[in-house]
Amino acid sequence: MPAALLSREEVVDRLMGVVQRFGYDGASLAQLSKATGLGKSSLYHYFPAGKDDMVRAVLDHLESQLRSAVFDPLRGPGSARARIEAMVETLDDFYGGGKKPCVLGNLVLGTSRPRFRRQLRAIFDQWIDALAAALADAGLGPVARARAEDAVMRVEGALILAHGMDDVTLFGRALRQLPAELLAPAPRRP
Amino acid sequence: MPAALLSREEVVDRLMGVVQRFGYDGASLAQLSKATGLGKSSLYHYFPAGKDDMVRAVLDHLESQLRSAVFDPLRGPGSARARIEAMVETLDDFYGGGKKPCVLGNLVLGTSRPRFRRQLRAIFDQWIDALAAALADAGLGPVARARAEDAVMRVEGALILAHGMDDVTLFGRALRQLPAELLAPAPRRP
DNA sequence: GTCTATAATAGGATAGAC
DNA sequence: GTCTATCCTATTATAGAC
Repeated sequence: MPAALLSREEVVDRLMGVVQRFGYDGASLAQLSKATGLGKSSLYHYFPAGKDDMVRAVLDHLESQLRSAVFDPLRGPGSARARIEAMVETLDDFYGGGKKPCVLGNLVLGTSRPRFRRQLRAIFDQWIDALAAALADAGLGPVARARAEDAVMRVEGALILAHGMDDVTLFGRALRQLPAELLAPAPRRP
Repeated sequence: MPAALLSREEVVDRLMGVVQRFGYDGASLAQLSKATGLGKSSLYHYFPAGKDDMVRAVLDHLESQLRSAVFDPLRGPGSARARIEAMVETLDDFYGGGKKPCVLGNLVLGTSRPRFRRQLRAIFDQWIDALAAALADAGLGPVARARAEDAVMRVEGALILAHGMDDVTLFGRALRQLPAELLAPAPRRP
């Protein structure tokens, strides 16, 4: 990396910022270079396969961030409600209260999906699994997985709509509703 | 247009297909040309400002499609439940059962949002208003708007997740749940 | 209105000096 | 490891013939 200026982690974090704002197709090497303070050649030194390598690194980084900040805590100690509320807090923070778009959404759309299929799927999978585990602990066994999927959809959709409507409060409201709706008692079998 | 080959509407529809798949940043003029069967120069003849004009036309077209197929029917005759179920059917069809990405989502992400802010907001707004009207008819006055926003979020999020997980059944399930969840009796004021 | 040809530029990627 | 300089290709956009 730039000698002692930026750690690799810091560099990947800056790259993530660009991908988050502009997506794979919209993120030019010029921007990635500017955001990291590294010349194009330096970027290629660390990411020989170019943009693809950079975004792969971004997804690896994101995955490990989410694992320690979201997935693991969802299985950790505390009540299911407390763990879900912690997730909500973390997401609100991570997405700047709804101001920042979703890295995952941006990579699912555009032309990038085929390139990062596996990584994207793996991250969504882990998220859903961890949430389902928390919901199972809350006694929602039979509906836990469906509810977990629902939660992820809501978060993704809330980010889209908050940006589409230019109204971050939509994201905040969706997050605030999440715990109660996920933890509501399962409906009677008809 | 190509004399009698394609109507303007048909051309815009083909353009929409490309934008839907690849987004604004990922849609090249070469692809747009190929999809419409029009040479680049012909495209510029109809859309002098280039890609921006084309996507503006796509959004106009989408807006009028949605108006007649979704928004108007939501206010039309029939029970609120029937109208919402009709919307679900239409959306399922429009998004190919979850196989096709969302045009709106694709334009909200990437670098295109600032270019189409107003149109995007207008479409989301009309959608939410129409849905809220149906929910108000169902006696959900105080929560109608919030529920309508929720529904749009779910649809957008379901499309993202279905693509991120490579599993279209997620979209189908989300759609199927929608009517019941939107029409559930409003919770007691605590 | 549509085409071929071409301009102009931006994008991704590499070479080679330091 | 980083930079400057450069290459090549794709991309947007236009000119001008038909």
